[in-house]
Amino acid sequence: MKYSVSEENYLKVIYHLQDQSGLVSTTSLAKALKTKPASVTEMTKKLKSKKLLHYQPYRGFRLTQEGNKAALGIIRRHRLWEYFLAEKLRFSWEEVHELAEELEHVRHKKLIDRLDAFLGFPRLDPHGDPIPDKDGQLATADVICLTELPENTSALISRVTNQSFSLLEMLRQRNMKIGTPIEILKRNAFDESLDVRINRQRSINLSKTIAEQIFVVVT
Amino acid sequence: MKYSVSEENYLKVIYHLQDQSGLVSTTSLAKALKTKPASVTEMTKKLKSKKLLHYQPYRGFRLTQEGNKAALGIIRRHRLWEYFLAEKLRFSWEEVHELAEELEHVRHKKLIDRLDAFLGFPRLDPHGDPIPDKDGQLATADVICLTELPENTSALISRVTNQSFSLLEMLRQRNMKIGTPIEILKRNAFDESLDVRINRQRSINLSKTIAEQIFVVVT
DNA sequence: ATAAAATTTTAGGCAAATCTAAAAATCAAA
DNA sequence: TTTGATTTTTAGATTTGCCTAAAATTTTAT
Repeated sequence: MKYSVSEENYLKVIYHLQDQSGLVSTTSLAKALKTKPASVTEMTKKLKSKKLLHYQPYRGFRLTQEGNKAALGIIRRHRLWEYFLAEKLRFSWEEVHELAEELEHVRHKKLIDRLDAFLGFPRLDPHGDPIPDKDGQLATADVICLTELPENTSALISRVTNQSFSLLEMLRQRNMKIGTPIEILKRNAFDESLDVRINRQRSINLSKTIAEQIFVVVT
Repeated sequence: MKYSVSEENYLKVIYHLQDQSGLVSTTSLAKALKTKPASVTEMTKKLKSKKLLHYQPYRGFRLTQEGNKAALGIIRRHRLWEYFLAEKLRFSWEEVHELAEELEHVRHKKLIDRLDAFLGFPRLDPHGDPIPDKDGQLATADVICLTELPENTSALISRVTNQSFSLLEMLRQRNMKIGTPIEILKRNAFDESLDVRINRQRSINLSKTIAEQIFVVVT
């Protein structure tokens, strides 16, 4: 029931990679964890023996139900701390991720549940990512990727799925945050970039790479 | 400047033991850290090489200025988190110590300074222990040990220097907390226990062992 | 279909922090 | 002041998580 910091990091990263692409490879995990493939092979062996992941040699990994539950617990802690850091300690959204990476490993059920209550049971973290509840339930919203939004349709930015400091800083400089109105004016075929209107005023251009990280709800 | 969790624990414990008895022995450190003397010898060797402690083989340890500064930083984090846990998350004073033991090792200067500001720059933690400020300064109050308080002199409980769960729970059950009025009615020569009046009403008996852990300010 | 390229695993090591058992140094008491 | 008890240190292992280099396997491209 209690896992080491290292094991927790593996579980969390596998959970995130899994979201995007069913099976997770040794190399992608190594890259995400900034470690070497050989180390991944060892640790995943251990996690398999603890029944936290399904693992076929030379094929890939997938979390078991048990592993999924553990990962959601870690993500709950991470996102609650992010919310605390942003709302109470006034950190910017590009700063909170790194700090929460450490706080998330303090794992006392009661502490986290009290923190949750203190914060008023928030459902979304500062990046718009859903916070699992006590029982690991995720609130799912009907968001679509900005790249899927039809032209001339009003929407609100609701989630940014990449925690990179430089992306978040860039968005903040452009006044784009969770809840900001956004609308696509034109799709540029050449580089697949988008001309968008922000806050019903400024019109700017977003590269495909950035647009892929932004999720919106149609209003 | 950045120390491992283990090194930090050594520094913190040495700081506390030093307070009571100038030089710290290998055995006492081992006991306090729940480890073996052999392990202490190794780690203290390392801390000495980092110039964090003065250390004479077979004699004992004492923190250097550098080591003292590091210890105060750790204690600052610990006590600020304790204050947070008690004031904001409503944990009882016997619960906060253990939780803060983990939170204290998240060491980002900015995080701690923001937390300090969020809490309103508290000067005392829930046990009445002073919280070092940004620069490691400790507010010193003119407290005396309850055992030194003259008879029939009004005082306020201002500090409890032992974090043991059972002591704190015991005090809470007797309605003794920081700020509670207290007065010695009688010293019992036989077992050195004290008859004291709490809150200007209830009169109870305190063993010498307990009285030694309680500090008061005369009013 | 097979050779080259890429991925994954194994083998053997390393560093940190711990342990036990035994040796060395110090202290204490007759 | 010498001997026995206590404390401290050394020596050698263990565990965790990582590493590099080399071997095994799978994939890809001709």
